[in-house]
Amino acid sequence: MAEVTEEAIIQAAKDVFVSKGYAATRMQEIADAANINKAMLHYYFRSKETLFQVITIQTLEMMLPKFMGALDDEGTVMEKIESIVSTYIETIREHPHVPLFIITELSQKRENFVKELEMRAKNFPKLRTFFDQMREEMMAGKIRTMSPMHLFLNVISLSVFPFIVQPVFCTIAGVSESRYDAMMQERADSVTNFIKSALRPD
Amino acid sequence: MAEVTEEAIIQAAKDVFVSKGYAATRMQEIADAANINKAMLHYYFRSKETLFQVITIQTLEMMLPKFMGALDDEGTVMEKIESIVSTYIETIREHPHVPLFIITELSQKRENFVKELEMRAKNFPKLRTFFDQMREEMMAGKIRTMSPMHLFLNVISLSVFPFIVQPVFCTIAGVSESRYDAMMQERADSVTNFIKSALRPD
DNA sequence: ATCTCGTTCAACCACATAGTTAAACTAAAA
DNA sequence: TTTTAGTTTAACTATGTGGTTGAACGAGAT
Repeated sequence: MAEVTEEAIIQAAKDVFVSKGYAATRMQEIADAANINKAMLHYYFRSKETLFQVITIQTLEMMLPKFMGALDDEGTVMEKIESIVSTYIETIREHPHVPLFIITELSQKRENFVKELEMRAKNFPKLRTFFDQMREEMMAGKIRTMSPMHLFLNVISLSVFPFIVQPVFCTIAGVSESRYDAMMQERADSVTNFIKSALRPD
Repeated sequence: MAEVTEEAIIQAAKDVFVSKGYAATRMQEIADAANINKAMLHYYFRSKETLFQVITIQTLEMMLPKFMGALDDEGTVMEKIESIVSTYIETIREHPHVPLFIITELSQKRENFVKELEMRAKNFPKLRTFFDQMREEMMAGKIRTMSPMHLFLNVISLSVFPFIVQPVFCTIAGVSESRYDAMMQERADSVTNFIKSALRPD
C-alpha cells in the first residue's frame, strides 16, 4: 500500500500546487484530493516545504529537458525554430498549468524553487550556439537580420503566452474554452508560418 | 490626516497585492508598508476582501482603458498594430507586475476579480471590427492572409509575455536584469518590425 | 498465536493571521 | 472650556493551518 499512497499524494500535490501555487495551497486540500488523512502527508513528507520541493523537482525534471532539448536538434535556424515551437506547444498542451506555475513561483523568489531551477539551467550553453548560428544565416542572407535575443524571445512568446493568457482572453474576448482549445490545435502551424514569413529576406 | 492615511493604505496594498497576489499577501505586511497599525486597515476597509476589491478595481480602471483604447485608433491594420504594441509595452513598463497579477487572479477564478473584469470588458466590440478590417486588407492583398485571431494573439504575446517571463529568462539564460531592461527599451521597435515583415504579402 | 514493524487515523497542539473592541487621542465646533 | 465626532492604538478573540502524537490496524516473520 505504501508506494500507492505515496504516488497518490504526489499526484494530488502536483495538481494542487501547480494549479494554485504554494501560498494558496492548503495541506488539507492535498489530503482530500489524495483521499487520505492529513497526517499521512507529514508521515510521507515531513513538511509543506519538502512536499513542495519534491513536486518542484519532479515538474522541472519533466519539463526542462523537453524545453532545453528542442535546441539540440540539427538543422537550419528555421528548422530549429519549428522544432522549438512544436515541442513547446505539445508539451504545454499536456501540462497547461506548468508555465504559469514556474513563472509565478520564480517571481515570488521562492528560495528553494529558484535554487532548483538555477541548478538545472546552468547558463544554457546551447543558446549561445543558436545565437551564433542565427547571426551566420543572417550574414549569409538566408534569413532577415534582427537581434537574435529578440528573435528567440519572439519564438517563446508566441508559443507559451497563449496558454498562460487563456482565461483572460476568453473572458475579455468572449471566446469559449472549447473554441480556444481548437485554436491551440492550429497554433503550432500558425506560429511557424508567421515566423517563417517574418524571417524571409526581402 | 484621514485621506492621507487612506491613500497610504491603498498605495501599500496595491504594491503588495499586485506583486504577491491575494493568497500570499498578509494584512500585517500591508500595514507595515503603509506605516500604520493593522487595525487601521479594518477601520478604513472592512476586510481583506474589500481592500482587495478596491485595489482590483483601481488597477483595472487604470490599465483596461489603455489596453482597450489602443484598438480605437484610426488607420490601417499595421498602424493599429503599431499603436497596440507601443501602448502595451509603454503601459506595462510603468506597471510591470500588473499583467501577471491579472492573469494569476483570473486563473485562480477569484469570484470578485472575474466579475469586475467581465463587467469592464463587455465582449470587447472593437475586436470584431478589427478582425473585419484584417480580413478586408488580406482579401485586398495588402497584408498576408492568416487567421485574424492568431494574428491578434501574436501581437499581444509579443508585447506582453517578455515582461511576465523576465525572471525566468534572466535565471535560465543568465542575463542580468539591467541587460534585460535595455532589451525591453528596443522591444516595441523590434516587435513592430517583426510583425511588419511577417505580414508582407509574398 | 503473538510479535514486529510499517502504515493509518482521530484527536490534539502551537502559532499565524484575519478581524474586533474599547479606550485614548486630536482637532474642530459649541 | 467642554463637547463631539472622527481617528488611532494596543490588546484581544476566533479561526485557519501546519504540524505532532499515541493508539489502532494489518500483514508478514517467528
